[in-house]
Formats: sequence, C-alpha cells, structure tokens
Amino acid sequence: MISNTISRAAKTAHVTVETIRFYERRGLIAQPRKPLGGGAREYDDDTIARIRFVRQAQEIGFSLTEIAELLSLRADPSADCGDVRSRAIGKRDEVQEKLNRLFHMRAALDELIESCPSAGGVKACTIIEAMERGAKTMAPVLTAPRQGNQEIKTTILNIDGMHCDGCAGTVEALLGRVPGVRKANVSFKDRNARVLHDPQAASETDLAAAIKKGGFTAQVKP
Amino acid sequence: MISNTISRAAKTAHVTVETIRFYERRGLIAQPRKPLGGGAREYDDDTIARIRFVRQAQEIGFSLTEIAELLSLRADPSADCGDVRSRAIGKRDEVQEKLNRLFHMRAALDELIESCPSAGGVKACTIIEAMERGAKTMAPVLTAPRQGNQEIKTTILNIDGMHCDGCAGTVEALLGRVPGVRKANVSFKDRNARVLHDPQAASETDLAAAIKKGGFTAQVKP
DNA sequence: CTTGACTCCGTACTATGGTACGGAGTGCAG
DNA sequence: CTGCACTCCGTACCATAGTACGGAGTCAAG
Repeated sequence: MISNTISRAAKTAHVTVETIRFYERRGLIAQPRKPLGGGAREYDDDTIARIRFVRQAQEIGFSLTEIAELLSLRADPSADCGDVRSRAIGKRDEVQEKLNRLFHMRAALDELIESCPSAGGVKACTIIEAMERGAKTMAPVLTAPRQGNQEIKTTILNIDGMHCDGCAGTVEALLGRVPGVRKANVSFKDRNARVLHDPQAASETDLAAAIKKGGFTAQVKP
Repeated sequence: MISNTISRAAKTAHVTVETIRFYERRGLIAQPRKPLGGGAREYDDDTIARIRFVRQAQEIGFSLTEIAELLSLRADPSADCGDVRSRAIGKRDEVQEKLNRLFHMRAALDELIESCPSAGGVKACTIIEAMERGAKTMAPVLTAPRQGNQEIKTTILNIDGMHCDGCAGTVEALLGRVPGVRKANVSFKDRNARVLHDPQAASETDLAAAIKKGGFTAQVKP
C-alpha cells in the first residue's frame, strides 16, 4: 500500500511541501503521527481537503488566523453549541459582506464591458465611476441579509416606458445586476418582468428601484 | 475655503496618512500637486473615492497590483478598446470565481448554523464537510485552461524611463499581458525586469516591444 | 515671534504568509 | 552497501502591505 507522503499530498493539494509544514506549525492542519514501523508520516484525504480549504478561503480574502477560526467551527452536539452558532453567524455575516462587495464589483465590470465596444459611447468610464453608479442600488443589501438559507421567489412586475425589445434587454440587464437576483426575463410584448430572486437579498422594492434607475416605471403585479 | 488636506482625506477614507502616502508611492493614486500659493496638497473627492475603492477591493481578496490593474480599466473610446475589454472580462471572471467560492461558503455556514441548535443531531459537522456536501450542487465552473508542454526561461531586461514604483507596476502589467509571459517582476530601484516566459510564445524582442509601447526603453541584459 | 499642529519626505521597522537552504536521517533499487 | 530520492527540522530569507519615526518646513493663533 502506497500511502500519501507529504510530497504527494502537496502535489494533490497544489501547494509545496514547505507550505504544508508551515500550516502545521501554524496549527491549521494537524501533523500526522509517524507510523509505528517508522518512516514517513501519512497524509490522509481529510488533511488534503483541509489544505485545499485553506487555499480557497485565502483566495476570497480570509487571513490564516480567520481560516483557523472557520476550521474550528463544528456542529458537534458535545461542544458549546451557542458559541459555535454565534461564531458561525458572525462568519456568515463577513461572507455576506464580501459577497455584496463582489456583486457590486461584478456589476461595475459588466457595465464597463458593455459600454466599451459601443463606438458611439463618448463618456470615459472608469471602474470607480461604474461602482459608484452601482452603489445606489446596493444600499439596502448591506444591512438586510441575515440568517436562513436563501429562498427563491418569483415576482412579476408590470413595466411602463419600454418602447422596443432593446429596452426590455436593458431592463433585464438592470435586474440581473441586483444582488440576489437569480434570473430575470423581461417581455416587451407583455410589458412585464418575471424575476427569480432571493427576497431577503433583493426585495420587490429593490427590483422596482433598479428598474426606475433606467428611466422606466415598475410596480409589483398584485 | 477649507480644502481637504491629507489628514482630512485620510480620516474620510478611513485610512492613515501614511497609507495614503504609501499608495502614492505605489502609483495607486496620483499625488495632487501643491497649490500655486504654496502650502499643503489638496485631496479631491475623486482621490478619496479611489482610496476607498482600493480598500474595498483588498477586502475581497485583490492585491494592490491587481487593484492597480482594475483601476487602469477605463472605457475610454480614445484608449485601445479591445485591450480594456479583454482585461475587464478577465477580471470579471476572477470576480465570478470568488463569488462562486463565497456562495459555496455561505451555504456551508448556513448549514452549520442550522444543524447546530437541533439537539437531536448526533453527527459532528465541520465546515469542510458542509462545503463538500455543497460541492455537489455547485455548477462545474472550473474548466482548467491547461495547455501542452512549454518551456520556461528567465530574462532580465534593463529599463530606462521609469520614475517611480508606479511606473514599475505599469511595466509589470504590460509584460504580464504579453502572451507566453508567466511572471514579471519589475524593480524600479534596480531599473530592470525579471521575466519568466516561454521563449517560443514570447521572445525577448516581444518583451522589449511591449515595454516600449508604454513609453519606456528596454534592452536584454547581456 | 514663538508655539503647536500640521505637511512633506526619507528611511527603518513590523506582521503575514510563505520560500529556500542545509544538515541529518531513512528506505529501497541496483 | 552505496547512491538516490525522499523526509524531517531548524533557521534564514523573501514579498506584500503597511507603520513608525525623525527632521525640516509652513501656517495661523496667541
């Protein structure tokens, strides 16, 4: 039986041997004990998964200290449940915050990408301007979202002010950029939008507000 | 008229004076020129917005070098539109990737939060397990762009015309965009660039040409 | 005209997250 | 039984992103 030595583990987790040792010193992963017969330590799949988790968490902006906290979260009934729960909720809020910023940035990049190839567009647009324009639609999200896994709800909004299919496309793009919106279908013919969204992240008011930003009027279908 | 001095700017952007100066040295923000009557430099709202942008981008996992790239994206019809567009699309993909990871992590934390207060749950659940369960529902996002065998070579180029670390960053970005370049480190202090590249895809001449596009001069170190 | 609160600039130091290196040990293939 | 490829461990070094500090200048109030 060929076991996972440290160099194999490093290869499968896409890090170097030195990095694994560093994580061991930092207490992020446990150092496997040496087998009784002597020889090299054996790295099991759980440990490798842990290493991968560390890397993924880093890439989305967590420090090693924070990752240690994340790793220590375990819904073990024998542990102090209230403590774990509150730490998990705290981390969830941090994640939500990062998500909001990223949504925001994605919208800004989309705006940039869209405005670029149109030869007619005269205004110079930086990412900062794009983000600031986006910021207005963002405001309500930053405080609102809390516990519970995301629901998905369908809302139909009646829209006035569209005069062609192009307008419908514009509205669709506007809705698509609202954080919490999964899918938006806008029909010029029916003068309405069918939106799949998480009502906690994107309320009906948020949807209507986003549409109004584009110069159209919207109201929730009763 | 009381203008925004550096310390006021620092206060409103929630950073220290030293940090602003550091960003100036790095070329992330322009150092405002001194007013004609002498006295302290004046920091306008755009600069403050820029500083805030830097911080926000950092919190979601971008390095200062990457942020410089983001900041240089502008949908200016006078600029090379195709280039801006492709860089913006690249950044959008990075953001999307981060979003996917974060969604995933939020789902895992939600699962943890939910499973915790239920006293009946016997199984111990760590965040890694929660994320692995979540992984099955995740769309296959990671399509690895691996390619065939390629050589890697290090070339050092001496560069003239840089006058700050910001210039070095610009050159680095220029080099990074040359197809075949793996990594480029430009030192303002040493007036040179150390480039890891595939000589078949990116010759030394290509590297020098890319640098010259930015208004600098370059020659391969003998 | 001095004092205090700043600006400006250079240099030095710090924390985080690794990388690199060197020496000693170990297992196994030739 | 001797290389060779690895492990193991300690220490040293590195890049990134600041932070701190010291000296000189400037401005406005007391």
